[in-house]
Amino acid sequence: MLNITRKVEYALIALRHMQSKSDNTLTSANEVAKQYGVPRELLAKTLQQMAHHNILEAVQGPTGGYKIVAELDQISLKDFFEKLEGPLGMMDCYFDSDCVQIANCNIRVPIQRINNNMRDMFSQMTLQEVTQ
Amino acid sequence: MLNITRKVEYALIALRHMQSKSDNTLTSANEVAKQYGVPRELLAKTLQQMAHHNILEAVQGPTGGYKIVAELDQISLKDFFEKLEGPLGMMDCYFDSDCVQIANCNIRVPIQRINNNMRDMFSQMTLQEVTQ
DNA sequence: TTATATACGATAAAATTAGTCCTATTTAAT
DNA sequence: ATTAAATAGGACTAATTTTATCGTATATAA
Repeated sequence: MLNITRKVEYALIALRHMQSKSDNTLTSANEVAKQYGVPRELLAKTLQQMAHHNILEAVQGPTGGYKIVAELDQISLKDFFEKLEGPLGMMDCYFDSDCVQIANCNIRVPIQRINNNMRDMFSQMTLQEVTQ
Repeated sequence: MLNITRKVEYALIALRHMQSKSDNTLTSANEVAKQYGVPRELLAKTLQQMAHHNILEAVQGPTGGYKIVAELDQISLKDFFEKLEGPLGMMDCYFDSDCVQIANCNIRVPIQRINNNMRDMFSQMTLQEVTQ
């Protein structure tokens, strides 16, 4: 329960790897996949997703790869998680309002309190803190 | 991602329902299942689990049911979650140390930092706060 | 004796997550 | 030009986890 996904895990591994390199050096999906024993295809998709969200910049062709272009201390963990996995809520009813039991639900307010606490926590942590 | 389970959800619904009743009145699984449109069997198992952890007391036979016996303000959300779902960590490697990639893993420390933050947060919230 | 409750193991169904496959496009190097 | 190595991304399969159900036993009030 309350686990993060492999996708996020792989994304963090890649980011941390890139940060450890000297400036502007490109990193390919292959390089990360080999070094950390991570599935190449899934990792590649994740890198593409990060590029799409302007966290990374992609360079195509051989000798291509990715590099970090965002200010990681400006991206909260909450935003990062949501970019990769969509809205972050411990219960679906936090976002869905079509729950059929809604009239009878007695834990909506309490759960939102929990959710807010968790969202606040991840809003206060930056990607930089995690990957530095 | 980072969702709580239905089991925990049902447990919270049941607790909140019991708290809203006058002292020492028993509540059956059927009663909760009907009122909140929740699967009876799964709810029953969850109530049994809470009884086993001395949060509830079970009374058998017809007219039987459950009542709260624990001090809910003495039980952290972290403990509650772990009683129902086992160790609470965003990544398995927080507990498992047999990860084959461990030698190459560059995010173990960062992830544990995140995990600790989350665990701290849930350690500071009590069941009472949620169900009151 | 009956009906209704808890107790609990086993299993099935559903949903989510994880991983793979395939084809296209880009581009540096030869 | 051709080749090789990279990103891009859709479709699909496999694995895992979560959710729900089934079946049987036991307890006990009426």
